[in-house]
Amino acid sequence: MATIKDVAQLAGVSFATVSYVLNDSMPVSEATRNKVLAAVTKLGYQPHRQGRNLQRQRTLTIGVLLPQANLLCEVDLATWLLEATNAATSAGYSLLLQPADSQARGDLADGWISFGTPLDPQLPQVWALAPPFDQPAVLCDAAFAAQRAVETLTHSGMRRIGLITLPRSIPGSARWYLGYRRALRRAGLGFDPGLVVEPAANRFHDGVAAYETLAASENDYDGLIVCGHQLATGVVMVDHAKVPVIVSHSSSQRGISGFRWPTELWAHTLVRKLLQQLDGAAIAHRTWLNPSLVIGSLGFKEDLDGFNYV
Amino acid sequence: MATIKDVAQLAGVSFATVSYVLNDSMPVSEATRNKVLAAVTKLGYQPHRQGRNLQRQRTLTIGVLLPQANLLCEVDLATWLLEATNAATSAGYSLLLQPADSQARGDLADGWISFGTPLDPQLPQVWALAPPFDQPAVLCDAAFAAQRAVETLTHSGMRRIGLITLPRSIPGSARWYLGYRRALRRAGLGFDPGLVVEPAANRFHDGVAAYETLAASENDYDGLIVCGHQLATGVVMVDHAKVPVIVSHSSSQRGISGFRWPTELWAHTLVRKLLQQLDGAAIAHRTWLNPSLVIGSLGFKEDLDGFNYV
DNA sequence: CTCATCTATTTAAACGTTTAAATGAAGTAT
DNA sequence: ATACTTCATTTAAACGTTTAAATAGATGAG
Repeated sequence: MATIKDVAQLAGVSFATVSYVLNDSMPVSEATRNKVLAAVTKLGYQPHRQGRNLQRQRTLTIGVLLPQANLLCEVDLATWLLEATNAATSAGYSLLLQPADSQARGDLADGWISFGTPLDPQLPQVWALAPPFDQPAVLCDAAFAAQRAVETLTHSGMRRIGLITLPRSIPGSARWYLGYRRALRRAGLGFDPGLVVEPAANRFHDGVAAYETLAASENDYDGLIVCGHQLATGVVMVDHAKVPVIVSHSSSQRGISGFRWPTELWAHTLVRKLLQQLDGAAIAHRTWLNPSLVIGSLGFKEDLDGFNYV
Repeated sequence: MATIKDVAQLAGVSFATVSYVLNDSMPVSEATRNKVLAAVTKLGYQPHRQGRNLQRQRTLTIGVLLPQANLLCEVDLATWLLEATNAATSAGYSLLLQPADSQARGDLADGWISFGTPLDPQLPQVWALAPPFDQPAVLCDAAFAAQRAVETLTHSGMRRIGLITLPRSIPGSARWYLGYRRALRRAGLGFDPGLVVEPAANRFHDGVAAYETLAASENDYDGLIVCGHQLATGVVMVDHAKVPVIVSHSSSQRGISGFRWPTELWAHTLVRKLLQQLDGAAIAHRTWLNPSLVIGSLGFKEDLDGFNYV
């Protein structure tokens, strides 16, 4: 691998000059600049990160804290990571994965991000890994989704809207509930606790059970909202299609409305904001991103292409 | 952050001695060793990676090449990454994410890994990102899964086993087919092309369509194998439970047999092998890991805990 | 023609480590 | 006692950069 000295030698200048050209941190005559650039391209020189970092005290790396249990309910972590990687790479950075429960040196990366819903004050401390770092919070708003779902149903004349929530042990579950309550209030509808079912866990059969509980109760409902991918799958499989159903994720169920979560936008925004922050810019403490409702779609990716993120 | 010089000063020795203690690369008297270690713990010193790497030419980093499209069909990429991170961290390494189509300096990491099925020679070049590096190949064997599924059915007396494959555009699909054919041959059963359906794509409704195609044909089958999570979900939803069904992933369907893929083992093995290779050990070029069949399980994680990886 | 000013370039120190080579202090053989 | 080992420790160079400070060369004013 070519070093800066190789370039300097080939160009017939000192290696400091090469550095000045590459970072244009000092004025350099046009002639030498050209010589240097020629040498750089000829040798295919790329600066050595470790060396540069040592002096600059910048690692050109963004750390990602990975919790052992995936606390993300709304988006696919793999896609999130891929998009974050893309965003970082196009800014010349790399992503470094680190278990959230490990204690690595903080200066292993220039900045750290994690994801997930910050704690709702009402909830017990589940997100035990409360970021000790000052990461720019970019969040996808489940409350918005819930609200939008309720609005959609009420606009179609529904008045008694059931909710199968996420179990409260899951961070972010409260936001679903919050949005639901808020939307009801705004629509001037009363809140009936009998219409809300909280499953034991976020699994397929819990969704089935929750649905059956709701159906067996004397509470009649004319619309239903289901939170959580697993739960929704269960519900949809036993659903009798009596009332409109809106699930948290438009995935692979026919004719069911669901949300598309702006994973790419989320990851890109978070990375971009962090980089801005590293450059010393004061950034908004929180940015909310909203999912978009895909009405009665078949739910396949192709069907959603036309939709814009909010 | 404390540097090695701080430690040396506190311990009253030269910083070379500190280095020798920490790496025990030179004999050090018990007395000084203790002084140094005391200073280390007192200051909470951790060696600075960048500095160390510069000299050692080791980054203590493992690069992960991330393809833009997730080519993994059998395991969850997020879990894979998490486990790889854990494995790397416990060996003192970190994981660095890099888009497979980017051209970063190779020495950004000590070694590179990627995942996915290597090309079956029969297949067109879909895994366009053929690893240019000499990564230790650790692979989960879909052929084994297919074979095992057929064996399980034949042992129960089935003779005409249907197969809903993955579309051939998906890398690894060929291995399913391969295992199916091999097992039939070994069981002394003939191959009936009419029993094999290749869906157009790997989506929910393609599974439904494939199932209906098979059911509508005059080919009667007494057992069915379905490859792919999405496809299987579709099939299971419309299945009439006439014959035993084995799907590629035991996920969230009641009473259906499926496979558990050794994601953690895979990631750990791959990382470990890479590290061994970095240490100069000659390692097996390929290691196959086998998924384990979970018979008629409810498919929830709890049900699988008793199972051992093969 | 000399001195000061400005600009382009080089020299050298620094970043935090590792490690080869040099040093020093013992101990053992002559 | 002197020289040769052996062992523990220190000195200093090296890794690939950036950057402050020094230098050289040209330009302009007096």
